[in-house]
Amino acid sequence: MALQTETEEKIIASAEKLFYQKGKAGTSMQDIGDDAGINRTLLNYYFRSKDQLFEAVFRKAMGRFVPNLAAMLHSDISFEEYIPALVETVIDTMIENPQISIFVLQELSSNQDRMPQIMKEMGINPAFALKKMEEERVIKVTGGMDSRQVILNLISLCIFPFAAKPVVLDILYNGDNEAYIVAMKERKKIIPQLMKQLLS
Amino acid sequence: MALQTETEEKIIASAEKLFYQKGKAGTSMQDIGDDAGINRTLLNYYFRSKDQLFEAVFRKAMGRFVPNLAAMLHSDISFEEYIPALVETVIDTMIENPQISIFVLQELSSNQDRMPQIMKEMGINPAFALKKMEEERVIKVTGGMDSRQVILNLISLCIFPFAAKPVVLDILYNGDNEAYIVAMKERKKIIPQLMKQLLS
DNA sequence: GTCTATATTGTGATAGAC
DNA sequence: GTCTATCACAATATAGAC
Repeated sequence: MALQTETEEKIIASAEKLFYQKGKAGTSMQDIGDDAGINRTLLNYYFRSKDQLFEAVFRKAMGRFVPNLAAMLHSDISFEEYIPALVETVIDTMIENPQISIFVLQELSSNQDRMPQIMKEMGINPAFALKKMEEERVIKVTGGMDSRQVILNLISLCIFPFAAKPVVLDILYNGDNEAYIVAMKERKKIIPQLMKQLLS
Repeated sequence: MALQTETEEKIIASAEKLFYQKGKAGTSMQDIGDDAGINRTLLNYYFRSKDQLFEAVFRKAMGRFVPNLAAMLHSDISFEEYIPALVETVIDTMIENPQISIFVLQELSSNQDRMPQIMKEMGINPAFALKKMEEERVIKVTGGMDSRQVILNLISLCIFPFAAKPVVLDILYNGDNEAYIVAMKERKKIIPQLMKQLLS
């Protein structure tokens, strides 16, 4: 990764903020320039096109949590042993940037055809992961439940409360953001306990 | 709800399909007209503006699953008794239209400020729901865990696997949609069992 | 109700002065 | 590297003929 000028960093910061919030189509180059306090045409100078600026932001976002997932899916260690550390880092990432999950999910949903290529680039090997899951199921680490369902449960419990933050905040925490954050931090303990219970 | 002409129905159907897929900003009136096989300007004739057409689609989407949630949050019956039926209907709704969850979450995330008003319109009363949760916690239905965390777990397990369908399909089910659907149907049994285990 | 024509504005992108 | 001016095009929306 090359060194970035200050201007370039400002652009990326604003682009991240706005793309996360409004998505690719919902954000104009003008919006980003204004937010960064930088002339619109400089965005083209640095990133050539909106597409390429977006790609930079998207890849950075994916890079924030895909490696955690990949490590779990590919390592020699069992899923179970990975859970506490994974939950901790994922939740911390989400607390820092609650909109990242919905951003990534939305863009992946709009471009389903690109999924296999993206996974490859991110270093995830589905075939290998499936084999690992199959082996773990055989040695009954998962208490008889399909390993894929176990993984799905784990990830769902970690990420959904952030993807649905606006609703959760309003209905369950009455708009109190502090209370919401406290609850999310509590989940770092709750989720591993819960998974342990399921796997026994 | 007034009677709709055939043309109006076609427009709504195409608008739903495209808004779900590409979001509000990512879909043009032209796209919708083309998909419906209808002249672009007729969309304005029937719905006046893109904003109003979008509102119609959004409200219809919310109406598909908010009532289920509202019923659980407001009824006299305990959450626990509601679980199997809720899981069944939510999962069925999601299977029929996998992109609805990400669509709703994305739009709510883009317009967080509108949340309280939307909840009101949808007939959800956060204060009432919270009171009910507090009572249930007191009578220890939730095995000591905060009721809000229980609700959060339940909803996460139901919805996330659909919001993340592209990733889940690719990594866990190797692109096999049939296998994915079968797994989602299995969750109708898995989730209630799991919740029961948690609440005991 | 449905079409064509048109007004108006917004957007991505580049050329060229400094 | 940064700005102004400009281009080509796409978007929403409306007026008005039929």
